Amino acid sequence: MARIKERENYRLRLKAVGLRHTLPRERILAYLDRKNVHPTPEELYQALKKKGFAIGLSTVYLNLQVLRDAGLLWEFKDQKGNTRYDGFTERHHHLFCLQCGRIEDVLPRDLPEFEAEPVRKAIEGRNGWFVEDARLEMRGVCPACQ
Amino acid sequence: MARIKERENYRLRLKAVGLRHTLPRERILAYLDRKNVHPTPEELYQALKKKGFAIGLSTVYLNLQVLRDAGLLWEFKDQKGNTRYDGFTERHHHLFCLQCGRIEDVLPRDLPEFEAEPVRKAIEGRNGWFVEDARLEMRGVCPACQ
DNA sequence: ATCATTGCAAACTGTTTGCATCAAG
DNA sequence: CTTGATGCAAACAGTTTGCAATGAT
Repeated sequence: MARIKERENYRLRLKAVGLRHTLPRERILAYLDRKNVHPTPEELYQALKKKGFAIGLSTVYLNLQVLRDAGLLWEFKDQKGNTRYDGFTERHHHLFCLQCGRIEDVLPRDLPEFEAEPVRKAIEGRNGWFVEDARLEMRGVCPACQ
Repeated sequence: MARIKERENYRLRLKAVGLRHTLPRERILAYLDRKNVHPTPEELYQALKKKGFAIGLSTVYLNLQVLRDAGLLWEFKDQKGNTRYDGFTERHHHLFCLQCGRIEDVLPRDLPEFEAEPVRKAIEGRNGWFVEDARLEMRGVCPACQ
């Protein structure tokens, strides 16, 4: 029942952006539908296989891009340059652990000390750029590694 | 004369970090010794060849890493995931142009609207991380592209 | 029935490595 | 003279593409 509702949820989310509902897409979205999960394509592929799902690596690559283009996923590079995907698409910042590679999300509302607006305005006024997005990248050591 | 002084300058900078002075290293450093230059290894290789310098691509790759490890260069990824190098090693932010790919440096002192310290403190207090570095990544459209 | 999607295998691109030669100290 | 650096060619890893089979609408 909950299973059926979930599936309906993915069907709707995909339809909303003009994409067909397929099993690979549902599984990719479902896997990324948690916070602080930021796998590489290979990691995601392995994780889905481990769950017993048959899926091709190129399908994973392809759909990560399709879903990213549709705005359903975020893509970014970690400090080693690996491509990572994030199912959490609200604007947010990232904390990178230099020790273990862990990546933690930080929501703007959880970091009132940083205000994007004044920064955007300042850059637009002084540098003449149009600034679409100002994001923080923080490097350090996570609690577990200290 | 100025040429000799320059060479001496590179010799000293390299010696200071325990590296031998070689022609490839001097040329790589010299090329990156300007602001707002952020080439990929391939671009740097082509640029040096165009200047008539004989150099191997693997030497470029190798030395970019050696110099980066020595702290003489900065390495980062652009929005397309290409590895880029920056001879300007003071902490600073980057502006990425979504249109033409241009990358502009923004010095902390030119952006007083962003204060790294309160942000670091906040993350350390609330998330329990040790934060070594908080950098801004801004995406937008540069003046030339508007 | 139609057309998008899948997934294998092959191709491609950026990067690294092995190794013989060469140059710096 | 000794040791590290160079640079070619070969290997490698992550990603993309061609294409026939499959699945969604």
